[in-house]
Amino acid sequence: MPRPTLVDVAKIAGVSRATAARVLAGETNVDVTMAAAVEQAAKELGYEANSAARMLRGGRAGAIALIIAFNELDSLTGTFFTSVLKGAAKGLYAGEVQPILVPADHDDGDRIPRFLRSGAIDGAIVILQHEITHLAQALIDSPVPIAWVGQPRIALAPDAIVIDSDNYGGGRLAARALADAGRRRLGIIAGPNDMEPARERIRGWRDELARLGIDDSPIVHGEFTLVSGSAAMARLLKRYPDLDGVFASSDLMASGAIRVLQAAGRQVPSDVAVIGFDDVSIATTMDPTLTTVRQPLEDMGRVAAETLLAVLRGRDVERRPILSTSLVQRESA
Amino acid sequence: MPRPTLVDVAKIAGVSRATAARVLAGETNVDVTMAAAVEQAAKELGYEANSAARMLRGGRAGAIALIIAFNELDSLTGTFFTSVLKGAAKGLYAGEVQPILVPADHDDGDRIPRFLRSGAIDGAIVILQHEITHLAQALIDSPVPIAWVGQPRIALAPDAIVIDSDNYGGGRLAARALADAGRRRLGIIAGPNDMEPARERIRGWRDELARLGIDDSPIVHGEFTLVSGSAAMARLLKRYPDLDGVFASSDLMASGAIRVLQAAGRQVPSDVAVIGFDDVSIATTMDPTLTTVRQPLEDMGRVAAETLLAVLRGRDVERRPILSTSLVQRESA
DNA sequence: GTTTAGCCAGAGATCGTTCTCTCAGCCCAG
DNA sequence: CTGGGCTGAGAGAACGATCTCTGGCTAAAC
Repeated sequence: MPRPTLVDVAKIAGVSRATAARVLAGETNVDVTMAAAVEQAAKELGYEANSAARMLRGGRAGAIALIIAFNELDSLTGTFFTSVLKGAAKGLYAGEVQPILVPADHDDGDRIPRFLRSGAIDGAIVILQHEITHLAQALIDSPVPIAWVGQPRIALAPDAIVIDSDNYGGGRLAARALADAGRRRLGIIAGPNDMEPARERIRGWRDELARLGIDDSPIVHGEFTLVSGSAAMARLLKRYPDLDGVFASSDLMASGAIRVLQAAGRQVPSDVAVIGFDDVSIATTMDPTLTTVRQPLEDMGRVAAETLLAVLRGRDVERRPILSTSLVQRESA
Repeated sequence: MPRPTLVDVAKIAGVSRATAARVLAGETNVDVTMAAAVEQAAKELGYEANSAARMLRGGRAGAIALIIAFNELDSLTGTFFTSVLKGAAKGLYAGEVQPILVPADHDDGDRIPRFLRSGAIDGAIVILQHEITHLAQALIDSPVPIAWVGQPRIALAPDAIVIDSDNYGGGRLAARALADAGRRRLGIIAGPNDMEPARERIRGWRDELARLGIDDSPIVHGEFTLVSGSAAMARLLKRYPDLDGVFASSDLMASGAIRVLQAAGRQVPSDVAVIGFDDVSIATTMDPTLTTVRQPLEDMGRVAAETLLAVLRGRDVERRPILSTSLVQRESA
């Protein structure tokens, strides 16, 4: 039983395929009797327009690629990816566009550009955190528009679509929160220095501390992972055993840091207060639960989808939205 | 600048489009000079076959839907989904098929069936854990083949594709492991009784206990979530304060259970040994780390993809593969 | 009553690829 | 030298929806 086509519907309804198409496209200037007959026939056959034919004729694919590092997908870090992924997929779904998953962490460097040229998609959303520079490079001269979630390291065209959260403001929030809790001997476990968001968090942190009259505070670097957070905390503690507040610029690093603090006999938050960054699910499941700077990850995904769709539909929108971060108060600070 | 078509390539190469098509399809019976000219022209133009036209002509979409409950995606439980998702997406990618994400937890009940009828996909992989029965019902008379990851509650056709892990064997593994550790006063925190995998785990657990000469052991039920695990553990502990081993049939419930045990002053594993089920990432990040029965989640996704593709390509394969579970020894038992 | 305007249905063309059919040319054999 | 077989290139059709254009019919106006 082959899939019913528009011609089948038209035949049963006793009209031409043009008329059937008009009815199904919702056009009003069609005789009501005919329209009813078409509707009836379509329902009866379970007719659904063939998407390939529509695509070919219409020039639009009705699909958007979600380019994401699969290997990050199910790690705990992955809560970052899954949140953004979820937001983006929901946003696309709401826009009646199909999200197509494309793995970014694969050898075959030419496959993604080829896919972009195949006309199978109208645009792409790139969720690269630990980014793969050569891929970003391969994507900048894409034939279809791309929305970046998070700043890639490479330079983008001025009209590029970039969705980011307010990392600078988040750094300031963390500093203020610790200061408000009466902490003065503060340290930061920052991310890698070659990542823009990591640098912005440091900058916000320092600016706010300066404003508060705290002029120097130690800085150590981690890699946004749990173990790197533990290692960084150990270094920090060795150099500044008397600190009473730590800002770890990811929840995962905060989790690693807290374990080291507890193992060293420090109570969290009474001896040392800890603030994380991200607000992924581990923040609520650890003990103590983590006070953290929330990035609206799902919103970032959703905004990426909405912005990209708006651009595709020719609407004039803000191409570099920055979503605000906020402090989520829990037990650790 | 419109996308280059086959005609453009043919024109530059000085051949007909049929010849160009033959070359690009890798057919050998083409004059080598012409073939070289075509290759050259295609490369020069950055030509990539239009997927819509190919789809329309070929009848195949080259895409598979991944139907998944988005709302589960970024919860901790979600590590189940993301692992399967990752495996499935990788498997499809390897098969040169595009994975299209389709949210299962949406109101519009007719949208997914309509999508399946649109010809945009050749098949679907359904990852429903906390399942949405009406959706499963809507999917059973799908025009395209469907691979189910995990047994749905509804009855499926005998030739349905179902990928599952050995829940029965896993239950037995848990029982044996606790018994081997010298535990005899055992209890189980099972899943909901109306879920097939949950029942199978109980059956395996009981059979193995019987074989070991342990004839009755208490059973309580949870909902596979952390909080339900805590609540179930509290009930279990109240009724059987002297137990020394617990099998929680999900890692999340095990995590909740361990917290309750610790709060009640029981050391894990010295006073009470705990075994989980799944081996998702929380198992390695909790303290103590969790001994658990591993489900090969990523493999299940991959096998789902491979089986579905094999069926689509007309190959004769096992349609109900059962992947074996294994014990992962860590600290909690 | 006739002419014109307007509305609406249907025929045709189009999107780009792939498959089939036809035909031209060449080689070998009779 | 001619006919048959084979190789390989090109023309045409098909996939199915949608858009344009044309033509017929009706209604209204003069």
